Amino acid sequence: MIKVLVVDDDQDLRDNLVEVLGDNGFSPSSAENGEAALEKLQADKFDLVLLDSVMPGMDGMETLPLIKRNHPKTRIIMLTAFSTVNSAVEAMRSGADDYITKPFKIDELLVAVRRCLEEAKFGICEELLNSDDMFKCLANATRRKVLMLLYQENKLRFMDMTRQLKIDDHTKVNFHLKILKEAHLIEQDGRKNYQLSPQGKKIVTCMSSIAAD
Amino acid sequence: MIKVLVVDDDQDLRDNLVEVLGDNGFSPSSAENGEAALEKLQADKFDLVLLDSVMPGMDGMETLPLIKRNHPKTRIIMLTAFSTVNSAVEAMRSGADDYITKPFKIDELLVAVRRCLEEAKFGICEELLNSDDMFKCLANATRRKVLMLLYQENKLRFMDMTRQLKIDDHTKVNFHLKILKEAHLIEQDGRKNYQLSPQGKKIVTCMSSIAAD
DNA sequence: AACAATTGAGAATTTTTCTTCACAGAGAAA
DNA sequence: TTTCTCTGTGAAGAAAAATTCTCAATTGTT
Repeated sequence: MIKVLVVDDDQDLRDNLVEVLGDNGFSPSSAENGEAALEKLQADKFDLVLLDSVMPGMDGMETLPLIKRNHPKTRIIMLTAFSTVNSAVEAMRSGADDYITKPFKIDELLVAVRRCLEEAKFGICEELLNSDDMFKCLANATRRKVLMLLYQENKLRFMDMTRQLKIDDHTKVNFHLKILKEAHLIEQDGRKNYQLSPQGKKIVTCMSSIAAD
Repeated sequence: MIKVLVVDDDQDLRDNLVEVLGDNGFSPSSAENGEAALEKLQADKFDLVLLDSVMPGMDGMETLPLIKRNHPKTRIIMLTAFSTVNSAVEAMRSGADDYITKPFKIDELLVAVRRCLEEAKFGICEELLNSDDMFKCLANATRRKVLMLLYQENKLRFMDMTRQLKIDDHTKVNFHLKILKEAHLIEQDGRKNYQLSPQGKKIVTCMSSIAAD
């Protein structure tokens, strides 16, 4: 379910948008200013934010960079009054994915929303294609075993690892460790202990959700 | 953070357990009966449920199979009065991972909790190792491109796909499609349209979260 | 029939993986 | 100190696997 956050101080507009978005298969929430929006974004993960540029309290132009910084994958569409189109351009520069001038027709908005999300879809795929090393790495059962060992044990030294893996030729283990290191899935601390890198950890947990049920 | 849900009608016990679990690095919530528990499980994802077998309203024995069905990866430890040990055995059969007889020492519980989660960790790894075909599949850039295309376009026929991929040798595409089919990441409908399998979809979305930020 | 779409089989090629050899440091034992 | 064993790392060729390419067959459309 695609989650959209509507941020606008006008309650009528907010309610209206939430209803329309709901009818169109999205899962909408709303907030009436920047602070509230940031809180909601903290608590939950949204795919898209519709952000009014002018609001009492923290306004959209202020909020925009904060959202982008903490939630880089979240898409943002600015809602700007016609008179402030110039600032819309500025908004695009600081990370908005699109903008719409008020007043707008609801269809206009939906089109922008859908286009925006389509582009995001494409972005995902780009990333998917560029992480070749990682996937090559994961293709080998021995290497996956290493990852899982490190996931369970946190830290291990070279020889302990080869013993646990029950591989008698230690140079073979070394071969795979080198590949894992080059793909940045594991790292070594000062005392030569091997451990999962942050990236590596992400992968292990992510994998588990794939293999599930 | 490991999330644990305590389900018991005794408020004192509930509060006590929540406190202890919190002190021991878990992230606990509580519910006072089966219905409430199911709601919480719906809203949020828990790693482990401590489930009292005897409660007013929907009791633990009733709740157990419902939890297991909708959240198969969530581990469950039953809390049973000594007098109902027999039903504990039954509980194990319907999917509980362990049980503890009341009254219990808090350490006893923590041991069971930790063991249970350790086993879960191991389970993840098992799955990771057994899905070899899938990883082999993902190791190839062309095949990942196919997945992403199908993710974007939903359905595609053979020749349209080869054109979009800009691969002039169609037999090459065919080769990879066969492999994807064998790994059950894509499927074909009656009109020979290729599309992502449920498994395939899961992978694409999961991958995107790895590549993130 | 004519033509495009779709699939398969196997040889040729490229990548990965395995194996063997070589080397260096650390600490224990003689 | 010297010798020995265990640890940790690198590199190159052989073996195995994956990928590409070539030829061919089958199916569906116009």
